[in-house]
Amino acid sequence: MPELPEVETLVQELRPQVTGRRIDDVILHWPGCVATPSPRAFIRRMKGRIIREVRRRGKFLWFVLDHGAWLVHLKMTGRLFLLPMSEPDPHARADFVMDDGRILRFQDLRKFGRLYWVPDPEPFFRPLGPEPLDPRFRPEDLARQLAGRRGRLKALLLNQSVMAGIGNIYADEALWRAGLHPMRSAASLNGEEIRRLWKGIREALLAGLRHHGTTIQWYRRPEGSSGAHQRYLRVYGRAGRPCFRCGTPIVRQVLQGRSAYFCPVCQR
DNA sequence: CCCGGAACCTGAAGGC
DNA sequence: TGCCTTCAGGTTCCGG
Repeated sequence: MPELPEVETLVQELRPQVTGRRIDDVILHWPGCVATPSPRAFIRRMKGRIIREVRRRGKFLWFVLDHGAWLVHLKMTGRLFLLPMSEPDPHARADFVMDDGRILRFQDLRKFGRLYWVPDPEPFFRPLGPEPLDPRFRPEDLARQLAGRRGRLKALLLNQSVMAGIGNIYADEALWRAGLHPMRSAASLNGEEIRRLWKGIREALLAGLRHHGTTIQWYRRPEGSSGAHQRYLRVYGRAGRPCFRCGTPIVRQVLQGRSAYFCPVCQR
C-alpha cells in the first residue's frame, strides 16, 4: 500500500514521538514478519536499544538505533501505530514496548510486510536508486537512470533501482502530470519529455505528501487517521470519468500485471 | 534485458 | 443469505 508520501508521513509523525526512547520489550505475535535475522536474534538485538533517529529510504522506514538499524517495509497492508497501551488485535504482528509504556505496534492484514535488524543498512540500501525528492536529484539524473533501459515508463517508475519510493498510484499520477503514456519506451523520450517526467514525479509525490498520503483502504497515519490525498488524485481510480485536462474518459488497463489508469488522448 | 504470470496472504465488494 | 469471482497501495522468482 504505502508509497513514498505515505511512508514519509509516518516518519514525520513518529519522529517526535519515539526519538530518544528505549525499546524495553519486543513481542512477536507472528514471528514470520521478521525477515532477518532469526526471530529470536531479532528480539535479542532490538531489546534495550535506543531510537536515535527516524528516517526513510525509498519505501523503507529506517530507525537508527544506538546499535544497528531497524528497518520496516509495509508492503501492501502494513501499518505502524502508537498505542497508549496494548489492546487485542487479530492483525497485530509485533509490539514494541517503549520506555514510556506506549506500544509501537506493527499491524499487517496480508502478512507481506517485513521487519529487519541489520548492523549497517548501507549494503541493504545499495540496490535502491536515487530519492526523487532529494534536491540534488535533477532532470539529468533521471535521464541517466533511464539511459540504456529498454522498458516502458510505467515499469521503470515502479522499479526501485531506477528511483526509490514510487508505487502504482504515484506512477500513474506522475505520468498523467507529465502527459506521457505508461507504455512509452524510455528510450523514445526527448530532453523536454524527460524534464516533464521529472517535474510530474516531483509534483505527484509532493501533492501526496501535502495531504499526508492516500488512503484507499488500509493506510493510516500513526494515530489512526486517514490521509486525504485520495480526494485529489488526478487519474488513479478514475476509470470512465473525464480527464481533468481534456475531458476524455480515463481508461483502466492491466499493464505489467498492475492496473494502470491514464488518459488515452493527452498522454502520448 | 524484458515481459507476463504466479506466488506470498487476507479480506472487501459486487454479481447472481 | 450465501457462493463465487475479482481486485488490492509491493516484491520476487520462474519461464519464454
